[in-house]
Amino acid sequence: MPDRDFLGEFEQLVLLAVARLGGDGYGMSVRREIERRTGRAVSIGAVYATLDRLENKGYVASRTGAPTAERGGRAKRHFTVQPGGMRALRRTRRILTAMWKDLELGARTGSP
Amino acid sequence: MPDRDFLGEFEQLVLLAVARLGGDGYGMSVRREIERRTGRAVSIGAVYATLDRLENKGYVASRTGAPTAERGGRAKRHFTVQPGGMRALRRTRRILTAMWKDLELGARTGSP
DNA sequence: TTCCATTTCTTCTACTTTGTATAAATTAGC
DNA sequence: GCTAATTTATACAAAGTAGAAGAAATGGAA
Repeated sequence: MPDRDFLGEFEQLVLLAVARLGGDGYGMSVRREIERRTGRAVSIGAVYATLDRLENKGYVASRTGAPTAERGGRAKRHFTVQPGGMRALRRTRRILTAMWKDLELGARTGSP
Repeated sequence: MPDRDFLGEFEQLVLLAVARLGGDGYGMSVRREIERRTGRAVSIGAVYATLDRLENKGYVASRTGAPTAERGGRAKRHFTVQPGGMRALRRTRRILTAMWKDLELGARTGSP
């Protein structure tokens, strides 16, 4: 319904990571992906909180997978990006790209 | 000091607008620029709050200009992007661009 | 002229949503 | 029962938002 909204900073990162990971996206893997890409430490709570909020907005969906046969194998909660999430991602990119381009054209860096 | 930080969603928009407006960036013009580019209504309070935060982080600087000779021509508070702000902008763009590219390459949309 | 309505812009206040850290709980193997 | 891999819960800080209030300037009516 609120498909007019912009994405927050971290929401964007999480959504991008889930999209990238395809069917393999779950809390821990999303965290690793973001850390790998941004180089900053990400607390696991931040990831799940954001994932939950994105799910409430209908941007991602989750289902609980079967437990895997490995030590500590608690069932994972897998996430997938929904069409609305993809649209939000593209809209955000479109606007930012346009503004960046604008900036490069104007190119007033203070040193003419 | 916290030059490792990411930019929030609205912070990015505001910074981009200030950069684009060069010497002409002040509260109201920043608001207009963002509305023009994003098509969404922006409350003036949001703009100033964000501008203040960016100034505290050293990403922009402000100075009060001279009043102009026109009706309602009250003195404006002009903002300019600082080097750190430019760096933050570029860093944010770099990371997002890399992630978007990743996504396009991987291109797993759920239908293998 | 002297006010005051009007315009343009900034500041303040109060509140919601996002972002973050850390501890606790759950489930499986060893 | 200890340990590992995950998710949940809790609590708080930071960012985003709306709208009213305040300030400074002009222009025109009285």
